[in-house]
Amino acid sequence: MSSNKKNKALELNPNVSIDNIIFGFDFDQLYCLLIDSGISKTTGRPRLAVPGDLIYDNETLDEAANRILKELTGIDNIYLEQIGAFGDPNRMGKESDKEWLKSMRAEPDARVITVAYFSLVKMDDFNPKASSFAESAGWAPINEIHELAFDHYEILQSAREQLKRKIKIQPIGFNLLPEKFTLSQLHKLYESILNKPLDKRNFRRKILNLQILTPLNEKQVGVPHKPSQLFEFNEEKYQKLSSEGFDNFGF
Amino acid sequence: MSSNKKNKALELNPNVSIDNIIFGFDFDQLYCLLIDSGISKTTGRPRLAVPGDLIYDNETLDEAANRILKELTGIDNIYLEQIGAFGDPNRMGKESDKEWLKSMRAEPDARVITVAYFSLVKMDDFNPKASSFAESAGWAPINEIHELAFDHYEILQSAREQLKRKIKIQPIGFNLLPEKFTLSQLHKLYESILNKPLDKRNFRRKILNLQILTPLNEKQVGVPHKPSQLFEFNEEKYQKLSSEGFDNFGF
DNA sequence: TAAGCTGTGTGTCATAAACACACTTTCAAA
DNA sequence: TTTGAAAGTGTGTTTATGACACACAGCTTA
Repeated sequence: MSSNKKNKALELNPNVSIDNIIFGFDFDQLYCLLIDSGISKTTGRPRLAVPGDLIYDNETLDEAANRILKELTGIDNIYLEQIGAFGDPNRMGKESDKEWLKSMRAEPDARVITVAYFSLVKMDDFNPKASSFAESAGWAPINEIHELAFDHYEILQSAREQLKRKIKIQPIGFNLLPEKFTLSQLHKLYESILNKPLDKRNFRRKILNLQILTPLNEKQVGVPHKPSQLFEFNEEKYQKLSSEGFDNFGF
Repeated sequence: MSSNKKNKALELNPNVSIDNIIFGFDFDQLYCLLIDSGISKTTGRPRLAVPGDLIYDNETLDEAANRILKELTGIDNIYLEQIGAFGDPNRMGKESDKEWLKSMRAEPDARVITVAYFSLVKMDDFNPKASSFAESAGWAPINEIHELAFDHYEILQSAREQLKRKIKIQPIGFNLLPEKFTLSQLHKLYESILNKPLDKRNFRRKILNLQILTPLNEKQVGVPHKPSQLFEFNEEKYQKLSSEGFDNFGF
């Protein structure tokens, strides 16, 4: 592989890629950021994939994941967590995948192991239309995704499982919300992630008992109903709780 | 990399390896299987590592992990779970690592991403002395491991965390015990994994309430104290519980 | 300006789970 | 037969959970 030692730092590693499931939330449902690489000649349908790339030989996996995120969305400092490695030798074996690989990769036949990540972004931080590279990128409602390139559908399902598991033991969901949010929005977020209805009063009681929310002297404006109290996530209180061994949200 | 297409199936992929944290339990504490590759010239100390190998281009990651396990211990059908990928470009940067790579690898300078697994074995199934390859392999008490080759120490800590997390939601611990075991042994196992004392009566109550243990008409023999009731794990009952959505051991 | 709509915000009770805690029993060995 | 060592067992208290329904605030519109 590394043919030119001097340039090793700048070389793509043809055997390892990163794929990044980017979750967003619009106060109603969960979304996933997908890349549309055009109509596949073999299927006749748009070829949708999760953003990803081969890694460079001088970057860590986390750095590569962040780079991909940055290149696509222009933002950094995003919540990012590894899901795991996916390495079935046939993971890129579909005809539509081969077609794409031939046109895009220097070594289209190389076996590629991918390391999957998921990240949580505030949806308005990324406006696909504003980003140059991202003309072909867009948010897809998670429940309407049925087919993806490579093994990306499988990876997406793993990501959803991991998010479900994680949200119960750490308040990472706040990464999907703006600074200020209402309890209803948070409630809906948990329902979307856990994919089941949660009792409103019980939810509010539990989340408030955690003492990680600061109520603000502000209310929603411009809503056609009673405006809701706004809260913000209190990182400091959470850190204190965490270090004391707190580890269960218990939804 | 793949120079000879015909033999691709038999080629080692120089960029991706598997490392396998193999846990064992002797009714007293947790152990990890380590390979001793001899005294390092650079440190003067034995170079200890977790079993691992590069992958072949025709095997899945799970298959590779199973192969490594089989080659080393001679047993298969072992509980195996992926931890994740570790890919710091400097993960093999210690002098003692370089020394070893030069003597063992066709491409000692290649960057290698490793996919870590952990597995749970019944300790008497693997007797290091009996195995041919394993002359240099042995069980090390987990709390006495302080330094390992590459990033294996870090991987070990991840494995412990994942095992902790997992034991609370699935009864995988039974893979570390013989068919027949006592509640005290199971109790000690949970304490070892969770690394904290658990109240005996509460533990017994909880584990029995799960209804996944079958009491046998047998007791310990030859112990210098009141002999203990033996139990076995009831896979069938567990499967029923699992499919009904049971997911919390709650220790 | 009243009626209607929409989402907000609140409390109780019964049940279940978590927790803290100490003594008697059984066997082997001395 | 005494001793040591671990097995085995129950209760009361506290805390968390889950089920459940209605009045109110603010906007819209007729």
